[in-house]
Amino acid sequence: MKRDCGFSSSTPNFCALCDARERSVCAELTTEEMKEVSQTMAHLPVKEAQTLIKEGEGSEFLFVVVSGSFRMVRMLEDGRRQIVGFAFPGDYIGMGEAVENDYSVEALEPSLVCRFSQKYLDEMAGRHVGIKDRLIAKGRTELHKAQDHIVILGKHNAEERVMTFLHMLRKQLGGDEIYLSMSRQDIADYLGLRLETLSRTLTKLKKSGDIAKLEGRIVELIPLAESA
Amino acid sequence: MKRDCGFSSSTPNFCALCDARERSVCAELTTEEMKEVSQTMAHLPVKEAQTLIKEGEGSEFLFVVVSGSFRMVRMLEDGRRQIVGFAFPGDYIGMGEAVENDYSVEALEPSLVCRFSQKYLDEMAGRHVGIKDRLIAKGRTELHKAQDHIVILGKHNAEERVMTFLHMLRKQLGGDEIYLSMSRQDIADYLGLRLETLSRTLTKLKKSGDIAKLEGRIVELIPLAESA
DNA sequence: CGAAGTCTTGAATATTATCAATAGGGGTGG
DNA sequence: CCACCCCTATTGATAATATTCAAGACTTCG
Repeated sequence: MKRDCGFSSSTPNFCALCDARERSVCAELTTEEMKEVSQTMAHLPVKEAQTLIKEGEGSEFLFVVVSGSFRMVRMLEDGRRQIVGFAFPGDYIGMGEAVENDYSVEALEPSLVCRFSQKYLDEMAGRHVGIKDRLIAKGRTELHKAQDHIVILGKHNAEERVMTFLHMLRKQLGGDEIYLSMSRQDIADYLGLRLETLSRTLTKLKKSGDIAKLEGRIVELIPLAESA
Repeated sequence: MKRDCGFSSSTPNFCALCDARERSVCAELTTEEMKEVSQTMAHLPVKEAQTLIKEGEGSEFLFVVVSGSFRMVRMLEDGRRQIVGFAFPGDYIGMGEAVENDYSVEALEPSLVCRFSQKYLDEMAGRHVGIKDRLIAKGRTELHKAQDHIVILGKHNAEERVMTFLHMLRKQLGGDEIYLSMSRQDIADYLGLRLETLSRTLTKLKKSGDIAKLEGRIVELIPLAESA
């Protein structure tokens, strides 16, 4: 299955996509301010497997994912690969001006991002108080996600890691049926497991009924119990 | 061995301790501004095992570690404990005003912290531009540390995790001889290993010569090779 | 249809967790 | 000052789990 980025190249009221998610830098701006931002902002399609940001380089941009998904990859000295996170619509990508990225960011599928100039954002932050607060809040969110990841990796067995990962995806994406835009290898590198262990664990979870469906990259979880 | 917090209760020019570390919120303030901050700032001793911040509660304070060390503890639903990080002199502790902490912070030894009122800091940030930038930078540092932790946990065997952990401590504390202010259980909960596995791994590393010394909580690493 | 990549499965090995017992160290009270 | 206790850490033996190497199945795309 192939997915497109959900955007036909000349969508008129484009920022509606972002605003709907209400998490982006723009969310608190007035239409007047929005007009100002638009001048240095750009919407870009990103091809599958394309590298948006390279490990070790500085990035003069801050991105917001509009559609699609990304992996954050950190290469270890010995050649192994650790995925330090995934980014989904509404998430921020980018470290801050003049800061060297400690991971690469690569698209998992055809995606769409909103690009801001760090320099301009910084300059504009002087006039609009809320922007820095948003960046601080962004940092907190990222840190929180990283800590959830730490908790997953701290769990000692594969089943728990995989289930927690899937629950995380459900929470992030909404809905019990999940399309995995990342490969098994990506998931394994995220969970600190070998590819084969991950695969085996998924089949086991399917057989034991902990997962309702498992068809390639489509997974369906058991619905959460409603609390009255 | 017991350690004190390196501070006799009425030290005169107290902030020198902080400033020397040049990492705190104050570092960029003028003496004039510093005087202003001092009014809502307090230096506090923290007893060993004392909880500075409780998981699930909001904290109206931001802390900077002056001396000693802390563990950040996250309790899992099933009763297990994950340590999401350690804090050493110069590190920040606290999430931001009106934000629920997702971990508890407990002193590993008699320590000393510098306490700021979040509300006041926020209010003051309106007048002193640099403060918010510091908080953003702080967030980046924390995130970076969390990702280093993720990389450690992603490593598949115990020896690597332990060695990487020790190297991290060397980098943080400086010097090849390291005093471990945390218990074996703390380290195990940080590394996602069982207490016994950690203990065995340490002895193995000592025997194989990957560690120069191992006497209780004192560890000595092999010096790094000099590059000419 | 064939080829390349991705994913699953199998069997043997290695590593870690678990359960249990012992050893070491610090502090307290006789 | 020594004996004792409690807490922390080490060590041992076995079971559970993950890795490794190898082969085969499934997809997707040209």
